[in-house]
Amino acid sequence: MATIYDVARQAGVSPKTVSRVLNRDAPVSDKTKEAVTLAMDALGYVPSHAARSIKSNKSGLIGLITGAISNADEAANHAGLPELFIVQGAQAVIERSRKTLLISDTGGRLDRVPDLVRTFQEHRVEGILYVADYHKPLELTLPGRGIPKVLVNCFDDIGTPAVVPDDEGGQYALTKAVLSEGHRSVAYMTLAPTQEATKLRLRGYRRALAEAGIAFNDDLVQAADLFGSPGEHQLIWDALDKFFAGNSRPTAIFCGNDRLAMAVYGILRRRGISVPEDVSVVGYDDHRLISETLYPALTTAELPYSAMGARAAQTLLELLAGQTEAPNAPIRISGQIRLRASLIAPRTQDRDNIINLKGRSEI
Amino acid sequence: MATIYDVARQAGVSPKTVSRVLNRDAPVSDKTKEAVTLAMDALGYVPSHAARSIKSNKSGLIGLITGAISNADEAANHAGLPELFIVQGAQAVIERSRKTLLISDTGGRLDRVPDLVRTFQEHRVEGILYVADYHKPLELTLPGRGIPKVLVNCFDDIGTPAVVPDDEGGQYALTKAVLSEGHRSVAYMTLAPTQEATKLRLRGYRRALAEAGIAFNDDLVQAADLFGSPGEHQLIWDALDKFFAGNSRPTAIFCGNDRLAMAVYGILRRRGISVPEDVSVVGYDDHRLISETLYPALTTAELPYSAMGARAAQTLLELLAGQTEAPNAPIRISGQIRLRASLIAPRTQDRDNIINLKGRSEI
DNA sequence: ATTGACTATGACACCGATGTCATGACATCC
DNA sequence: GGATGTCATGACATCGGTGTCATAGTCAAT
Repeated sequence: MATIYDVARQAGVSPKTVSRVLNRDAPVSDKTKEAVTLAMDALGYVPSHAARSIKSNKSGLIGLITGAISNADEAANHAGLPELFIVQGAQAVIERSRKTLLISDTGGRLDRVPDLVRTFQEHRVEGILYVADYHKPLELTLPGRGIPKVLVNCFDDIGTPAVVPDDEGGQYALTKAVLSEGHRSVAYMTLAPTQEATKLRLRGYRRALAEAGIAFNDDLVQAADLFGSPGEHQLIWDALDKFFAGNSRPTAIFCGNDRLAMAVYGILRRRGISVPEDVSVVGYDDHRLISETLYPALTTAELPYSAMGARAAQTLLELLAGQTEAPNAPIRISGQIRLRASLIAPRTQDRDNIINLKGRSEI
Repeated sequence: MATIYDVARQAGVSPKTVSRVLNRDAPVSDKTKEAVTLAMDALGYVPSHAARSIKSNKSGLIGLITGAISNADEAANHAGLPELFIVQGAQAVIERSRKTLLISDTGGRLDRVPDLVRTFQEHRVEGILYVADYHKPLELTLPGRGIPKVLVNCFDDIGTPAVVPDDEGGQYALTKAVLSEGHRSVAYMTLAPTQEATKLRLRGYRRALAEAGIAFNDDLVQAADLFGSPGEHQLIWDALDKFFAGNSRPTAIFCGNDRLAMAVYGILRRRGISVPEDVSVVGYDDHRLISETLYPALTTAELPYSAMGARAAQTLLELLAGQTEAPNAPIRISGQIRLRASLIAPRTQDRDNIINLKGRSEI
């Protein structure tokens, strides 16, 4: 690979002058400039990032750690929206700021994080983004003292800046949307109860019910998350059984994510229950591959991964520029509600029955 | 950030000795080694990749260009398996060889490729992987003369090494699997006819039919690919109409990908047709998020993206090491057939009817 | 004509590593 | 005991750029 010295020799000038042409940081006569440009083209010269960064002590690199890439194959044990969307949002912002994103992958193994950070340090990254696969507390202490960091989709208790989804607000808005259609008995098939998202969203669900004056019914909340294992479909059958066994037969069902909703579609139909005529189904994530393709298309709440990635990157860049103080609480990002065909108003007789609350046999 | 000089001063030795401790390339007394190690820890010293690479003229970097990251949000106009799985396969291999993968994203805009390659050149990448979002001819001439490259999921006509899926073989195997269940009238709802995959897979489909002595029936092949647009569901309705209108009512339906199969599930059921009792449904891709979650679970052919990425990375590394000549034809990677609940043997009366081939009204 | 301001350019040092070569202290061998 | 070899270490140059400073030339103002 040609160096600045080769270009200088070819153009008959000093390396420093070539540098000036490259960086436009000092006047160079048109004639010289042209000779240099010609020489650069002839030699296919591209300046060396390494040489520059060693001198300037700035790498222009931002490191990003994720499990997205490897996890993708394990189909994500949680199988919500892939973290990849977060990476995408971050990438766009980083690139616009003329820095380069160095993406590293844990391969699903947290114990590899120190190695990855070490590699980042060798490359003298200016900041680090750490992306979790779903909303959760950070499971480890990040090494790399002194390097600014922003957590995405996770948070810790030592004040590291963090960007997380507004799960409570999302489920609250989603529930309000369903209630405003006239539904009064709304079941909720959640993800694992230990998940941060489940706790927060349940809070939003209850808040919306309370505001509408509807009593919370414990029987209408069932967990059914067990990705990929053959037992999951059974879990969903069971949850649906419980929903429809009680007196307050639901006219709409929330699902912890769109994937769960996809399975629910199939099972409901197998049981002779039509979506949305007999029961409305609502997901979470707006995983468009699913939500737009399912028939009928799925009403769901956007999990704003792309926006979260963008916001995290932006926060990191501002920290690097010294423009901001680190935020003292996680930044919560809200998503849109996507109304699609799977949600319609409940049948009138259903409403009546709900009001009577008795004398109903299983469908 | 501490430098090797800081460490040397702290340990009371020369920088060169610190270098020797780092690289273990010359004997150092135990006492000195310990002093140096202590100093490195105390200062949190990490060697500078830039300084090393400038001296050694080796970057240890491999560049990868993809649209996966940004495309993901556009939900991939084709919406097959995300290229991301290719990246994952490549990442694993590259990392094992102790090199670092530099991932860049086109953001879906091909005209940005030259910029990305330029950035790669500044970083002095040793090789480049170019990943296409689906099997297709390469749409541009890659810049970066002299840098070894391997194409993944695409190919050109100037002999650049390439790794592609074995579409013909995949559909052939899938068709044989369906025929061996006893099906004799098998419809095929394809992706866009212009797509490489469609052409190749049709070839495999026809070959399997021919070998089984079944005449190819043009009415049983319909294209229905139009991702995300609201018109797609209508397209699928129409295709199904045509399948079921003719005399040779199919007992199994191939879909161009798993996403299409997902939509077909919903529409078939809406029409009162049960999967798999009335008709078997088969996808392509083994997009596990879909294939394992759908109810009933989907029979499909694996699109071996991860293996393709791995193979491409391995090929590139071998080229760099001078171990191999560039292959003179694209390397075709085969995937597994995944048999799941959506495929069962056809009803006996269906077989009989097929044999009679007449007097059948629409279902 | 002299001065000062400005333009265009080059010499040289330096960034943080490592390769080359030199050197001093011992150990080994005939 | 002197020649030779090995070990442990350091001085110095070098990689490919850029920052600092110096210098020569041009032009307008005094």
